[in-house]
Amino acid sequence: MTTNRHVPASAPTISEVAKAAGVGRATAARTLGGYGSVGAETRNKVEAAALRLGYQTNELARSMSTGETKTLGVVVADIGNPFFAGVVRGISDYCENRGYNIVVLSTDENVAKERSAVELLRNKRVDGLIVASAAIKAQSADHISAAVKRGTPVVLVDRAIRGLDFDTVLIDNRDAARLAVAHLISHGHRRIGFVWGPETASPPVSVSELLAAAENALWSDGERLQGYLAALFESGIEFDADLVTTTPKNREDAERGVARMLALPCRPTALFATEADATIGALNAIRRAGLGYPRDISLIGFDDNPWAGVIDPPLTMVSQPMLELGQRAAEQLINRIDGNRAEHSVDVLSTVLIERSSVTGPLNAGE
Amino acid sequence: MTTNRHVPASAPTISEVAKAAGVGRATAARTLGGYGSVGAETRNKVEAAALRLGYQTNELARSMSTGETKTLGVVVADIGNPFFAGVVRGISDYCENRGYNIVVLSTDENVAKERSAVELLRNKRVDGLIVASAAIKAQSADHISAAVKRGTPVVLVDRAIRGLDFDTVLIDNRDAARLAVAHLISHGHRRIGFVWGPETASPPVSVSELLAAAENALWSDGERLQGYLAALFESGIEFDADLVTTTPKNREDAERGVARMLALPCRPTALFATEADATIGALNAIRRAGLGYPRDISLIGFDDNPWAGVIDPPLTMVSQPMLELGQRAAEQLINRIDGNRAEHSVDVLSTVLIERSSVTGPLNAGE
DNA sequence: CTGTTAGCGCGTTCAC
DNA sequence: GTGAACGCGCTAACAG
Repeated sequence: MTTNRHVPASAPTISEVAKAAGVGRATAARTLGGYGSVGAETRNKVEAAALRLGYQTNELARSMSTGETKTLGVVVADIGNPFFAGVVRGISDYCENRGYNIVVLSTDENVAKERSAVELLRNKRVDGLIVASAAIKAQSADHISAAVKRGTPVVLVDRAIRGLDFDTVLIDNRDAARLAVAHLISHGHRRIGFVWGPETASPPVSVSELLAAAENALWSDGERLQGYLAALFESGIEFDADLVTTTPKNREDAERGVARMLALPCRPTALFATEADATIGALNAIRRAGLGYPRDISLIGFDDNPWAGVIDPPLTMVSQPMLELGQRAAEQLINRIDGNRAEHSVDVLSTVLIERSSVTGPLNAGE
Repeated sequence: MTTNRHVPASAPTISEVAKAAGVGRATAARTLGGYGSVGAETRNKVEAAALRLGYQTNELARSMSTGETKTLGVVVADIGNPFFAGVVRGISDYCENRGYNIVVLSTDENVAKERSAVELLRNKRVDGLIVASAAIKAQSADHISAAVKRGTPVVLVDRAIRGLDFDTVLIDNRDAARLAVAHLISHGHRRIGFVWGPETASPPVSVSELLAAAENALWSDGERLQGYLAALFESGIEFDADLVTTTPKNREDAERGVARMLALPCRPTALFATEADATIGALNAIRRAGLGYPRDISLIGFDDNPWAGVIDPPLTMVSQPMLELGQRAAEQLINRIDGNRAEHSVDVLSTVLIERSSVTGPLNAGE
């Protein structure tokens, strides 16, 4: 009497099912795998045996011989961040319909981590990659080009990489910013602060210097800054270097940057924050300065969410289609995997400016 | 001259490396796989060849023969939800340190989807499963017990399953609720509304009826309700069925439920919302009723987040350790996979009541 | 220390 | 319509 207690009976293989059904393994494989043709009677025998033994196909072995894993690799900065979580949800939903799964890795905006994430995923033989890259320029993105060159399709999401032409799904960063700032200008504002400017050692003094710095920022950040400058330019408003933060990208530093602006002899009458944390930082700074919005200062934030609507007064926000961003990226990638190749495509989704109550004219503003 | 343009050279195998290095495949495998022992000179030859050919180990094949995928399956209600996104981030971080990866699936609180997710993951031969189950009781969780029975370790996160003893990582739901409500009571409140009560056809009229309904709710929801009732009981406050919502679990219905309470002849002087969406719904209802907090009604919400601190007045909230929840779950699971088995353990993490400014005495309240 | 050989479980020719 | 045999790339046990 063998006492193999706690030794879980390893899952039945297809050969075991074949034996139990009294047929050859190939026949069993055909009926269970749903390919080739099998006699009705044989099919029944096999299916009965499979059911009885509780057969489940081993996807690993299947992938081994078919060469496809039905799995996509997803590389983002931080899966805990609501924005990326939304994008991933979009990817995940679309994948479900097409029979794919995803394995997600976070990089914390660290290119080295991104590089090893991509490598790992390729070694796992994912069928394709969706990455929101931290790479600023082509030369730091060799891991991406290597992947596509060696046959792993890649689509970039949320951020393009300067100097690289790949399938990409983006939002209209520049226009979103331009429109938001134009909205402020249309309300009469001319001194408009920009929160989440490029992080620089010494504060940039000229527009060209600022644009150069933007070139070394993440794609989305750079684009939004350009949109801000474009809006000013279009209205003939002179750029003031004091009205752009150059602090590190986190809530506390954003708050510090805004606090500095608010302490200016001639402070801004409106603020445009280009990230969720920038928005919260700005809100904190406004309160700490003893000011109120929109009374003392108007405010537009980025990344709309339910809280922006319940806060008092409700915030005017730029809303990004996170789910759709992910969905489209997955769609584009899977189509390419399926061989429906097309020229490399860039998909640009629109944001929406949700007007609530944080913007008024500058009339009441201090000074 | 063969024109195999665009046919990406398939990744070099270990045999090719072996041949290129002039050694047997096993030797190459040993040096590249980092096991067994190899002569210094041979090792160099192999490594050089591997580097030259750009060899990368095929994890699929490796998993095939080792029987482990170094991959964990994660099943949650919605990866797009900030709470689960945080938990997943915690899992992901811990996994990275132990050399594991995760594939994440969302179920939308649908047990059928959960069942097939678990099945799929097992077919992919994940080494273990972390699941925030939608199953209320043991009988609807056979997919979980089947998994552990057949040798796939499982740890439950955020929710236990009634009648099932598995490794679990939870927060102190009942205490969190009890303390929050006690906090309200200590400020003098006696009519305290509970938002996110069990969804029932006909409103429950007695405590026992309510408790019965709680038994058919998600673990966390049921526990929080029990904590609420316990706090009332401890202070000798009589339960009023009118003060518990029985609406479906979403923001709009929560708002509707609160609106009903606020329209009561003798409305509550305080509210306890046990979910992020419940909190937002409550906030909306309060505003729509033309009331203000904490002046007209005190409020404690659940799932602290940055916005709760910038909203005006800042909200007193229960804060959950999302990252740690995920971390501990991953730790427990990987330890079990590594064979450091122990008796089934239940890990309960503490929440924190973050006091801000949404709670005062009921003195000013209507009535 | 090294090379040979046998699987892992499944898909896929190829004869029967 | 059916079954035998081979290959995917790697690890592992066994000789040498």
